[in-house]
Parts: sequence; C-alpha cells; structure tokens
Amino acid sequence: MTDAPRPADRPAPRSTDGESFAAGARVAVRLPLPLTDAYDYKVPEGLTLSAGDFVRVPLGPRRMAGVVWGKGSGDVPEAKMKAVVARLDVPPMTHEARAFVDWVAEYTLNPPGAVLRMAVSVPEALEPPKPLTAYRAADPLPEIRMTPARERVLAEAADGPPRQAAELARAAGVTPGVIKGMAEGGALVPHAIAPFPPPDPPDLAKGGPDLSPEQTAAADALSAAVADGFSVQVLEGVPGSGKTEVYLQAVADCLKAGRQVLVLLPEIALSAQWLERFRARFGSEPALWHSDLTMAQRRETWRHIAEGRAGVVVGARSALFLPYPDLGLIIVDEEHDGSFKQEEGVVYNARDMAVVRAQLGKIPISLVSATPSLETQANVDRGRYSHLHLPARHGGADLPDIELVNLTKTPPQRGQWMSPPLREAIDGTLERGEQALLFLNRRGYAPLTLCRACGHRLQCPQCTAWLVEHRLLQRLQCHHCGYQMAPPPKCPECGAEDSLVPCGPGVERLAEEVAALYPEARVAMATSDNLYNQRTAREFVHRIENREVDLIVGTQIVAKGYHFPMLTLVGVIDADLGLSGGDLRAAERTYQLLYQVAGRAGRAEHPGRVVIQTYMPEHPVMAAIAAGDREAFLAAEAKGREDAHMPPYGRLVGLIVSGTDEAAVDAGARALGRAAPQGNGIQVLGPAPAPLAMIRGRHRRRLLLKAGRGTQVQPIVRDWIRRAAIPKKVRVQIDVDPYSFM
DNA sequence: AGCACGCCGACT
DNA sequence: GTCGGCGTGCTC
Repeated sequence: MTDAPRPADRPAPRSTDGESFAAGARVAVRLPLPLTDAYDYKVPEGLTLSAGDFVRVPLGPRRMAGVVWGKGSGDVPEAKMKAVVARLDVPPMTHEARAFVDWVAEYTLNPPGAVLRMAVSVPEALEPPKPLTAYRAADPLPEIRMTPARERVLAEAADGPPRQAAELARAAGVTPGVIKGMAEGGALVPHAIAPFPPPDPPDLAKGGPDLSPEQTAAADALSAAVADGFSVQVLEGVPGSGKTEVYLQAVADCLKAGRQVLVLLPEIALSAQWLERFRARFGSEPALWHSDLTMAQRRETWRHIAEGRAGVVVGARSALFLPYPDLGLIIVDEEHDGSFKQEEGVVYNARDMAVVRAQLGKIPISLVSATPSLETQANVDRGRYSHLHLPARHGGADLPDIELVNLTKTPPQRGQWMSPPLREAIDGTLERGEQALLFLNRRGYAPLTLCRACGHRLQCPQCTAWLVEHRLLQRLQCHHCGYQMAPPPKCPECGAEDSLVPCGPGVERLAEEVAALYPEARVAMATSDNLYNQRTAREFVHRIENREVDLIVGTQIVAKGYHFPMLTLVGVIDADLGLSGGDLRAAERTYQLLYQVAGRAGRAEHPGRVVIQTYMPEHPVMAAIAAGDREAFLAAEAKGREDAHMPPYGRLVGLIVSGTDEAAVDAGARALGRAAPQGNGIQVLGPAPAPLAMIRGRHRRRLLLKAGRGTQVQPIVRDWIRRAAIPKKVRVQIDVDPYSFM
C-alpha cells in the first residue's frame, strides 16, 4: 500500500456491539462464503445472541457455521427467513476481528464473506473437540484368552500414561487389530486424552541476553510502546545487529501484561533458526501457523489461540486472521519481504493489513528489516512511523567486501556459469576449510529446452511459459501450474532424435558444474524442491553447522534468516535475473535480495567476501550494492518513483481479466478499457496481455489504474467495474497495491 | 463453497 | 432418441 492505512477514513464497520438479540429478533449472520451481504436469521426460542457469536445456520439444504454480525437488515421477507440452529461453543469473534474483516474487504474490494472465510479457515475448530481415545491395562484383568501378542501389549500398557491404539500397537509390535480385540474384551480400558497439549507458557523470568546500549534503547522504546496504544515502530538493523533479541524483549513485556503476541514471518516453515532463538529466550515453543500444519494441528492451534492458551503465535501471513481474544502486539519481521503479499483469492499484503489490525486493536506494531521497503521508509519520512536504527554490533562495515564481476569482460568458459574470478574465490575458501554459498535464483536444471534441429521450445500446454527441466526428478515442469511431463526422447515438433538441449542454468545444473570442478568438495543444494518443510530445513541447517558441507548451491530460500559462522564466501551467479520484466519494484527487490544474500557471508570472527556476477555492472543496483551505498540507491529509487507518481508517491490498482474463452476475455478487457474512469489525476493503462498471457488454460489481460496518493481508489474501481459490460464467464481479479505485474 | 438447474456431444 | 459435461445462479 502506498500509504499507511487509516481505518478512521473508512466507513464505520457494519458490525455492532454491546447489543444482544433475544428470541424472535432478526440477526445478520455473515457466512464464510464469497457473499457481499450478511443473511438475516431469526433467533430461536431459548437463545439470546450477541454480535460476534459463532452460530450454526441453515443454508439451502445444508448447515453452516457463521458469525452474528449485528442487527438483521430486515429486507428479506419473513417467510423466507430461517432460524439459527444453535450457538457454537467457541469464544465469540471480537469486535476488532470483525471490524478487521470488514475493513480488509472494503480495502481489497472483496466480498466480506470471502475475507471472513480466511478468519474461519478451520471450520472443524468450531465443533466441540473430539477427545482422542487412549488405552491402559485393565486392573483387575478380565478373563481373556492370552496370546503372545496380547502379553506384549499388556507389558507395554502396564506402565506410563495411557497411549493411543496405533502407538501402543507399534510399541508392542502387534497389529492394531490386537488392541481392538483386547479393548472389546475389556483387557484395555479406554481413556479420553487431550489431543494436543497447549503450548508451554513462555518462561518470563528467564531474561534475555545482555543488550548493548543501542539495543537497550531500542528495546525500551518498543517496550514503552507496548503499554501505549497504537503506534508503528520501524526497527532497522543490519544482519547481526540483534533485532530479534530487541523485539523479543517487547514480546516478553506484552506477555507479562497478559496479552497475546503475533509474529509474522515470511516462509515460516523454514525458519528453524528463528525458533531456536525463541526457545533460547523463553524456554518454550510458540504456537506455529503455516501451510504444512496438518488438519488436526490447525484445529487445535486455532482453539488454543481462541481460548487464550497460546501467548505467542508465529506464523505466515494468514496468521493475521486467527481468533486472538486479546492481541497486544504485532511484529512483522522481514517486513520488506514480497511473500507477505497474497496473490490469489483475496489479494492483500499482510504487512499492510497488520498495521490496520494494530490500529483497530489500538496496539503497537513493529516492522522489522535490514532493508525496509520504500513504502515503509516513506511512512517514516512522513512522520507516521517511528524509526529505531540498530548499528552493527561489532562496528565496521554493514556488509562484507563486495566485488562485481563484469561478465562481458571476464565470462565463464563456454557451457559454464562460474567466471574465473569467482572460481579463484572458491578455491581460496575451500583451501582455508571454509564454506561458500553459490546463489542462483532459479530452480531446476535449465529454464528452457530447445530443439537444435527445428528451434522448437518446450512450452506448457496450459500457460505462456517454458517448461523447466528438473533433472533430479526426470521431469519437465511448469512453474505456474501443476503440469509436468517426462522428458520426451525426441522433439515433439519435428521428431528429430537427440536434438533437445537445455538452455541456461538452474541450481541443479550449477550443482553439476560445481561437482565437476570441485570433485573433492561436499556439495549441498538448497531449493524449495528439497527443503520443503521444517524437518528438511532443520537437517540442512545442522549439516551446514556441523561442517558436513563445503559448497551450498541455493535459490533465495537460503538468502533469508540463516547465519552460518563458517560461511565466508557468497557467489551470486546471475545478479541480473530479477531486473528484467518491467516490474515497478524490480530494482528495489533485486537490491534487497542481493543485500540479504550478501549478508550470509561471514560475520565477526571470519570476515566474508561476496562476488557478484553481472552483465550490468553500471546499473544503479549493482553500483549501490558494490559501494555499500544503500542511502544513495534508496534516494535515487525514491526520486524515480516520485517523478513517475508511482508508489509510494502514487497509487496503483491492477485488474486482471481472465477466462477460458479468449474472445470473451478480450471483449471484457476492452469493455473495461472503454469504461475507464477519468479525471482527478487518474490514468488507466491497458488493456494489454498480461506478461503471462495464459495460466492454467485461462487467458489473461491486464489493466492498471494509476491515481494520486490521496485518492480513495475503492469507490472509483467499484463504479468502474459496475459500468463495464463484462461477459459472465469472464472473471475480474482486483489487486489493490499490486506487487506483481505478471 | 456446494448444489441444482439447464443447454450441447457420444452412447444404448 | 437419452446420459452427462460444466457454465450459471442461489443460498436469509
């Protein structure tokens, strides 16, 4: 978002509070479906409802959970109205949470029900928890026919707490059928147990590490904010400056005040090192919320949070919509990170919406980064956010020694990707017994496969995208849809045999080159293909820390958050990758990524070195990163955006028109083009084919609305879409404050 | 989101 | 002549 969101500017949320609704009254119930309006239901005999109550209501032939939003609208005929079935035994949705749903819906131009669905992401959690059944040995033991298998089960079940059937069976080395038989015979007695224990409470007496005077000052400023309503604190500091320790101090203060804390992290599943720091500080695990939780974990975590048993929640962007009864502090770590932007369904930026959530809850929020985004920086400059800057802990330069390799002057050998200067740097690192990271932000073996005979390129049948070869999996994959195929033995176009050649490097190909050039070195790959959950990430981290690896070949998955003491060289294979594509934030993002990955090289005890390969050494991004002159780069970038009236000095709204029928999509896009709003400094670009003109068989066209910073774009866009005649089978996706231009 | 209703291709 | 594909519309 270009501007700090201001809930006060928005229409008052329609949810009401303090009112209760007696039997016979009409209540508005919001359902977790993409509906704009809440539906009216009658309060049945024997029930009194309040705004925020979770209820079960009839909807057509089925029943569904919803939330009482307030007084019924009354615009549905009495005869059509049905009665609420029951109130659900869950703490009600708070006023703040409901206001937040309405606010996000209004801002992103989505039906409130679609936003509510994110807050009710685990419908199972609304049902009474099913206690799990565990078994212990009966005492006295009834008469049953004994077998060796049954003997072993009894021996296992004799001591310790009751255990679940599957676990007991495994321990005794019998099949679950044996347990079942014994339970039926009464030899094992069932016991209800709590399925998932609540997270251990953090140890608040433990105290943190000793902080430097600067860290103490920053921590004190955050702590003061914790007691003081809404405020936004930007915590900026280079890697190793102790940002985490500083904000964990504020976390402790909030917990001492008895309130909950939300920490938003990008790619939570992979931040094993973050969790270790949390454990070191609080002697316990926080509640985690991320995409690889099982359904049972989601259900239990949701309830632990709703019932106030989880003090600290650490999660990816969707954790913003969890049912906190008393949220007291929000931390957004790596606030500049693009993965806070949700690009599908309800398109929103979790960092920006977190600021809104904090303002609605009248609580402080801290945006933490080594490289704050231009948006955040602009809000600091405007005096809306306070700024805390942590200097490097050990003095000296912010970053290790960074040198650029001009690939036009010193190119790699033909068919290779590492230039002579980078090779020399690797040689030296290996000789000293230190570790090197070779960074290439491209998964797979090769981004393109080409027929030497006819020039045919292997393309996804459903998307405007090349198929990426994944040699380890022996598949060609589309990175935009699920499509994959076995590598064809001959060219599918001309039938020539042995004519298909890989073009360009991916990490797998780079790893192959590394293995060939350094046969003695132990090489590890780090991509989302092989580090896909906490366990694999943790194993990877331990291998590096135990020095079982000399060379790491990785994508941006290794650019974030990790610190390996013996990693002293970072080689960036293709620094120019992110700069093509005409994306507004390409330069900023490339700078941030290079900065982050450079920060992996050395710290304190072992000085680091960074070698960046580029064809554009004179590009402002490269010049700035080499000179370590972030201020100058930011100033130039900000000036460019300001001159072009681009965010954060102007506002953008993206519209993506899509559908399977290309003619209809074109017609819809042209209709939007004709109906484009005018005046007030508004400009509409497009329609144009989206950079990915087809995804999953859906054709796509883009339009972009540009407006001044102070413009309230939502009513303009709403009116625009209403006026345009858009074919029914064509979908219009709205992206307020777009990040991606794909 | 489900679920029903409603118009166009390959089968008994 | 029907079975069934999924586009479209509705749910208080």
